[in-house]
Amino acid sequence: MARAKDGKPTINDVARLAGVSKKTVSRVINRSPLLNAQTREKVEAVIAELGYVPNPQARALALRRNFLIGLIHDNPNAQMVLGVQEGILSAIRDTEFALVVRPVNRRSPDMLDDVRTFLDQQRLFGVLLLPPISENDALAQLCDELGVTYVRMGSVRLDEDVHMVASNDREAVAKAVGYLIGQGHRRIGFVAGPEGFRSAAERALGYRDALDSAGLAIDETIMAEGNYTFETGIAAGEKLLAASPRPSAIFASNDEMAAGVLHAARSIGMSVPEDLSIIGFDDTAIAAHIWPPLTTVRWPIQAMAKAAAIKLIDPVEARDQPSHFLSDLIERASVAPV
Amino acid sequence: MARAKDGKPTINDVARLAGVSKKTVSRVINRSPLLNAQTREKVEAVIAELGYVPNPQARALALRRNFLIGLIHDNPNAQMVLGVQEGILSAIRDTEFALVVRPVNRRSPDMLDDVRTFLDQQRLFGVLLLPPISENDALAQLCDELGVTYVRMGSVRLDEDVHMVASNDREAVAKAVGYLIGQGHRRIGFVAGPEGFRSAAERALGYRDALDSAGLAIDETIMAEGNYTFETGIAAGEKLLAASPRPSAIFASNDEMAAGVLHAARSIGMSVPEDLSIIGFDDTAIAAHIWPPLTTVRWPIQAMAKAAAIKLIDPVEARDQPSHFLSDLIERASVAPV
DNA sequence: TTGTACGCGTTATCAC
DNA sequence: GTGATAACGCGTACAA
Repeated sequence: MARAKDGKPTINDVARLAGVSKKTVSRVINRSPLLNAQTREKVEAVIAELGYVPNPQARALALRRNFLIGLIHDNPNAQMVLGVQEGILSAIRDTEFALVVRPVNRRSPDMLDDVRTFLDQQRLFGVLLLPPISENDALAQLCDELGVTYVRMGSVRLDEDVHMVASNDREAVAKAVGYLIGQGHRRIGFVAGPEGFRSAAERALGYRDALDSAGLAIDETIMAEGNYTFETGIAAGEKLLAASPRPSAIFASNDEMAAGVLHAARSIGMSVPEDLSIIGFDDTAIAAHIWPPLTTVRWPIQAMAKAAAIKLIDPVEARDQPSHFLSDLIERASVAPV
Repeated sequence: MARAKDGKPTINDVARLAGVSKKTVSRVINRSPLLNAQTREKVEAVIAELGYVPNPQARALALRRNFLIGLIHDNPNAQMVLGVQEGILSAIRDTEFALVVRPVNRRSPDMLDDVRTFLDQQRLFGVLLLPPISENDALAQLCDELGVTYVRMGSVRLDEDVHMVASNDREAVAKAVGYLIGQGHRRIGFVAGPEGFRSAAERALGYRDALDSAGLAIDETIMAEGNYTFETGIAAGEKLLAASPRPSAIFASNDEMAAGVLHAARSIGMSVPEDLSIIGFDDTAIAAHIWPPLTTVRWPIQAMAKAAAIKLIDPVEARDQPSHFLSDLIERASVAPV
């Protein structure tokens, strides 16, 4: 037999059977232009016959780089993480790249050490950083230091374009709140995300922008902060709905908190959207499955992830990739005119 | 400098600086027992000083196996996929293994070819198969043929223990429906999952078991089939609630469909759980965030994934890992006595 | 207990 | 155009 002991044919098997040197086989694999057509065909025939597939580990060793791209995240939102994974996959489909995932714990004191170990051990081709940890500059610096190329995804541009794919949450929220204003709402509550999240800060700015440009005043009694969870959404909703006068609409900085606000409203007998309009952010599965379906802002997450992955793996194509994405308002049934 | 040109120190650098052969360094790395303590300390000091980390690609080449485990899935449920990823990670934490993910398209005619290419190219250490594609015997056979060890996760035992980690959906559903019966319900509707899903079949069996042992008759007019989506849950709910007499409780084979049933009930003015009790399956994020919070069955998904990963990477520990898990009924607020 | 020589499967160099 | 030969970084016989 031509096959090696462990079953997989190697480049040597191919070379021997094709009667050429292994370098020639290598040339065929790597599509070297300077190659006799006949030689190529002969080699390709043997490759097909043997079912030869190059060993990625050997390639990685010789090339001093591998074909693994990492996804580092600490994200509470499963839908988003999976959307990102799908986006990356669509970028690496039909390439030799594979996706390695690494969830980390943002709150752990040795998060950076964890990542360092991971990066040191795996020697990845490059990594994608997801918010909220993508907002951590120390992490980006660590990648630099370790010689790992990285691309950050985020809600605002916080790195050079080669390292960044960003949405514009501020603008998106301003649009969403503007939409409420367009429906006649004048007293609009706001549930902020947790301090330390850049996205939270950006969304708060968007809220202020919208009020400003409509000549509406900021009123702290109808503003609250949550930490992106359902429970804190309930608490925030209770606070805002206890204000006097009551807001006729509330923008919550993510869908989970919006669901919490909905919950709070319902438990004091208010109906949505008749008595209260609500808008969320993210367009997670929850948004479409609660009642009434939630009007929300959708991150173009897959497209962003795909662009980010391309930036990582293909410097040429990367030039054509946008670094900036717009979020859409998804109109469902949780908003009504005043 | 002691470092190689590209920055990373190699085993040779360590050997030279420590004044030993690289084989000795290799022994230190691999914790060979027959080693002079002094030599070990000396080498370890140099390793620490240099920040040396073995190159995984070179290791993989020499050992003829790598340290990547794959997760192949085609799962509509983001929460579950992420739960599995977390579970796997907890098993490989502090090991040199990394997790490669590969979403596939169950409906695509060349799904098997896709997987074959993926497996051929990446030469993974082993793979984990998630339902529903874990139910595909051809896939398991393909892994065997390619010499890739695999572990399947599923709702019922459909392979040898070394290749399988299973819950017992039939039993879990029987328990849940039994709980409804215990609350006095006698007319209990059922929303089945899609044909072709083994989990759907198992859950249906559990429903029948429960009715049987309570001496209740099967009534096709209060049974419907959906495909695990919210929308089909609505349709199924509409059908069941149009039956006469109406069911006083409905078991839906997953949470999304249960949310759909809830939606359908509400839109004809019924309140839950006063007029209708509902139980779902999976305990996804939706279950806790809809109103009322959904009583549901929870797959111990992380524990299962962890056990599966251990079976894959550690034959010794594997013996202590359970192959069979029980699902818990999570009691929330969507069930009330008749 | 430690070292030498070689193999793992691929790519790169530089002749021919 | 093509082929020896030497890397790439690490593990394993076998010897010392």
